[in-house]
Amino acid sequence: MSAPKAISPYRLSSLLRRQKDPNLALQLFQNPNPQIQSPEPQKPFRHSLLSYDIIITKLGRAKMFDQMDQILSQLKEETRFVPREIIFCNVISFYGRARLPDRALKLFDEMPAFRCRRTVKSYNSVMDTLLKCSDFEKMREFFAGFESKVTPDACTYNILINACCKRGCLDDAWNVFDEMRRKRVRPNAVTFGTLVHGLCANSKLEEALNLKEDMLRVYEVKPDASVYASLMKELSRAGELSLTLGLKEEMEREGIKLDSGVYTTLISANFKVGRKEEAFRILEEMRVSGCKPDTVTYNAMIHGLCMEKDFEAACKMLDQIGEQGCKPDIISYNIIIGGLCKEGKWVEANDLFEDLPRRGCKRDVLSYRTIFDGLCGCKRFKEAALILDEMVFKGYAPSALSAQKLVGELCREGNMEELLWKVLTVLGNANLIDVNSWGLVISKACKKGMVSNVCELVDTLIVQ
DNA sequence: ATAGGGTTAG
Repeated sequence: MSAPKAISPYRLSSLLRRQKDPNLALQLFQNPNPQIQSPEPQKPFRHSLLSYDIIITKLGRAKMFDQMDQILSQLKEETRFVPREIIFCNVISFYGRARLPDRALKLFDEMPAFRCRRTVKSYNSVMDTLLKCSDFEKMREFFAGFESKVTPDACTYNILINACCKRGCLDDAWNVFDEMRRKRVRPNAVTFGTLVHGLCANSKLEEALNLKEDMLRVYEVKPDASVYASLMKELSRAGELSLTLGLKEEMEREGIKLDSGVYTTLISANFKVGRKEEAFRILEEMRVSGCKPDTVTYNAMIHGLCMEKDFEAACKMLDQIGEQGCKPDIISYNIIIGGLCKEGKWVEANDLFEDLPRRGCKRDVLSYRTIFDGLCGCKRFKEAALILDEMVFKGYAPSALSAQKLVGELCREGNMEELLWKVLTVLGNANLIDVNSWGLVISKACKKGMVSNVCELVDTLIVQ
């Protein structure tokens, strides 16, 4: 009988790459040869650097940070090789996406202990992480210590420009742009994509359109699909459908390939003016031209169909996403739940909401807010209170306006005192009662001779 | 997989 053959590090990395489940991938990494049970203690498996890359990325994507950190400390002890800088960049941005800036900074500080030299790429990753966490002050601080260590590149300036745009400081964005050019760093397509989007998001449509013209003429950078998608979205928002379609023609004329982002914008733009058939035609045109619709595209379709109150077609679209090899995401469901509520179909909306875990979709804060607002809108206060309790328990908060509205409605209703106290207790425990609500509640209590109830509530809350 | 766009709510 031949003993099972030990797996090679090379083969292991290929198995890891194919394993979609991060937990199973981790098991495989930690125990590559489960079938071999030798009496002597096994030597630790000599993982390849590629296997480290793959497992760290998989764990980071799955937000399994404790497990990821454990693999990182194992990597730190490896003396056979020097980890590539890009691994750290990726981990730093995983922390950024998860809003864990301190862990990102900690890893950045530890990089030398991994024998890895930090170039401008790692610095950029930290900058972008701080931006994603909206910590502009720390960003400024970090950038101040930048130039003594590394030379900022186009990516650095693009992140800075993006930060200015996100804060609505367009003048600052232009200053960074000028600074970049003074330092002889050439702006690229991302620079202009960021600026155009920033201008559009700050309602400077004219300036954005002019910049698109200047891109080629002055800066010799060809506008790409990103630039067009931002412009088309803003034009459509401004009610300029013909200018939106004009930009589509311009792309075709200039030989700029339309991508799924541009098609998605066009689908939304058409639904916005009630052109449902045209939206379907664009979806078809997209397929014919070899551009695969993605989940975002389908979500635009679902949203359009919900606006048309065609929930049957919207749900059919949900099935189609799966058939196309994509899968519906939480936004797909939130759109339908919100649409159903708006039409008073709260039972269907609630059923879909309850069904999300079974469908493999994690409910996010907007799912809760949508169903909560929807139930309140349908005057299903009891059901809304149940959702409120669950969402606060999960650490999510309703929008301040919604919470205030519910308290207001319950105060107005004649026989809802019991529910009102329940809602106030839940909101109070999470410190979500605003001044206006207090006013309403107190005046209601005075009318009803329930002052002692309110005092009791205030006492409980003050104790905390 | 160091940086930009297109889908929900407000």
